[in-house]
Amino acid sequence: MPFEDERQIFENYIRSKNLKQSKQRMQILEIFLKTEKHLTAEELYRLVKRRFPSIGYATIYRTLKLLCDCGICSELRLDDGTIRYEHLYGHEHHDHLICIKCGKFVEVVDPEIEKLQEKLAKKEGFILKRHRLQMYGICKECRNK
Amino acid sequence: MPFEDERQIFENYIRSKNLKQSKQRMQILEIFLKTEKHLTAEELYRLVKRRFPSIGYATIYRTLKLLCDCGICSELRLDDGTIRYEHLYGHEHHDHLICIKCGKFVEVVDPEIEKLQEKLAKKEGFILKRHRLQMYGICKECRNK
DNA sequence: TTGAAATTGAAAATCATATTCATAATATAA
DNA sequence: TTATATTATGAATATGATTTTCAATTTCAA
Ligand SMILES: [Mn+2]
Ligand SMILES: [Mn+2]
Ligand SMILES: [Zn+2]
Ligand SMILES: [Zn+2]
Repeated sequence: MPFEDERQIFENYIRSKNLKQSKQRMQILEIFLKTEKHLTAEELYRLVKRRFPSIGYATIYRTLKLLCDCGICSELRLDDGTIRYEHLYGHEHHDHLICIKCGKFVEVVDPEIEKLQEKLAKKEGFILKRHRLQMYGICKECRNK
Repeated sequence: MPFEDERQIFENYIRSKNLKQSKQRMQILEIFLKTEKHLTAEELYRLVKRRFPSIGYATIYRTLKLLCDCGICSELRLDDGTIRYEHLYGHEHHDHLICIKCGKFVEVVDPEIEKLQEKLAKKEGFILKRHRLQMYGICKECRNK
């Protein structure tokens, strides 16, 4: 059974908050987990709806919030204002290279950049909590089109 | 007369697009320029309103868009979804250190980080167009509070 | 099994931003 | 100047994404 960890985390979180399990929450979790993409709420809604047509939009939003709260999912705010959700659990921190033509996401991480950010923050007297680095450009495939 | 450059740019842009100058546009430009901060549309609206009470909200949005289009102003999307506007003309590219307690903005730039970003993008076959680096943390003043 | 508490989907409410529209201001040409 | 065509304005309304409300349904611990 894949994603056993994530299911456990979700169930534990729900119990710890005195919430209740539900069919819908598990269906949304299922579809979210098996879709390894950077999804908008709407895209996730469509995917879930396709398989479980009675799902409501509000339940998608409500469940996405729970998934973020328990560390399974994380929110990604893009330059054009859209919000996308990606897997968090089991994924190392990474930054994003995003193609402005085709929308492709490439996950990258440069330990040197990470280190320099810490240094920069310290120099200004900040204790760094998190950061976001998004690089927008044109990917190899889109260059000759 | 301060900000002569910016006024020229704005006027030239307006003429080039066959738009018309207006009292309101100049008033908004004035207040925007003399406020060296990272402002939300609402904050700018309040500031302008204080001095020119007849101004409408829509005119703020419309003018902010013009200011961005002509390169005087640039939009900054934060992690919490708010959009802030900052001076662009005459300001070098920079990234942001933001205090999650008091909201302070510190403008920083590390040429080494910039260089490594280019390298990273090239390695993935991307032609980099722009990037955004925001670092969130706790500033020196807020640390002991 | 029961019943209090949480969850659901649909509809309505929010909130920031954009658009509409009737009136006013601006710019260009006579 | 003045005429007139065009654009800008503020108020009101619309929009779109997300949240909240609410009555009906489901969950789960006793
Ligand atoms: Mn990612
Ligand atoms: Mn800045
Ligand atoms: Zn591409
Ligand atoms: Zn601070």
